[in-house]
Amino acid sequence: MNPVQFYKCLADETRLKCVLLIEHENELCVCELTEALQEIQPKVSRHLAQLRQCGLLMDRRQGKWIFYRINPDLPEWSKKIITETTLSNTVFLKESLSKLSDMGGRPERMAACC
Amino acid sequence: MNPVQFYKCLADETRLKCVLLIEHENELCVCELTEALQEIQPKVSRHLAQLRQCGLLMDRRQGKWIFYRINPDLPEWSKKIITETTLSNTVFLKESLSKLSDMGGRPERMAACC
DNA sequence: ATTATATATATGAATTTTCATACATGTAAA
DNA sequence: TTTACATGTATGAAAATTCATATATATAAT
Repeated sequence: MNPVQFYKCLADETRLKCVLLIEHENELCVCELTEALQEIQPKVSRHLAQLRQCGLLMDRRQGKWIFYRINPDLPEWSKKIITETTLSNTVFLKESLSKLSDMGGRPERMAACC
Repeated sequence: MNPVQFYKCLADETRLKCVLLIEHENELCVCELTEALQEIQPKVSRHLAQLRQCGLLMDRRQGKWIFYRINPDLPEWSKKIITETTLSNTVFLKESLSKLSDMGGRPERMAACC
């Protein structure tokens, strides 16, 4: 992962919030992110696709939902940066996290494996 | 420092190399960066101005040179990220560092203070 | 089982906005 | 006046946004 490409991924409010929210929550589906960010679905979906194509995120389908998580194969330095940024910018995520916890009808998670 | 703004600063090859080279060398002037990056002076200067305006870099004049360094007042998390990125991406800087050490007639530093 | 409908997500295409680059020129110091 | 650096302005390219629509799964009705 080229560092410029990595930082381009984080250099957009929607994308950065997606990544940090996913890091914070371990796994989120598109509709949860759409609600948390109060953005329209195609906008969120496009940014997620971009993050997946760059290798920053992975996705899995469960029923009608598609869950995104941080790609565990990312280089250590970039994983460290995502963690550090999440921990040090709680204010930046505050509103979205609150929208997320107020959200009704969230999909139930099944274990990703086993 | 808003994290989106911070990452926008790093999301360009010229700017990221400037920041990491300065981190690596502690302090560099515009002509040194111009030589290291093999870019034209106005291009480098523009990006440095942007990084200064965002608070990522500081500058000081010494004679006809202007030296840039990492702003010591940056939040800890962002300083940590700059350090981590520099240490983990030596290949990304290799060429520029070699151009820099091959450069003749580099300005002599005076102590920044005292 | 088939059909119809609803929900979740992705994507083609058009538009708008942002960003980087380059040239020319200006300022400041030696 | 030469060297080092900054900046106004134009321009092209990339990126973000949006609408409309497509796909895929689930659910309900017949």
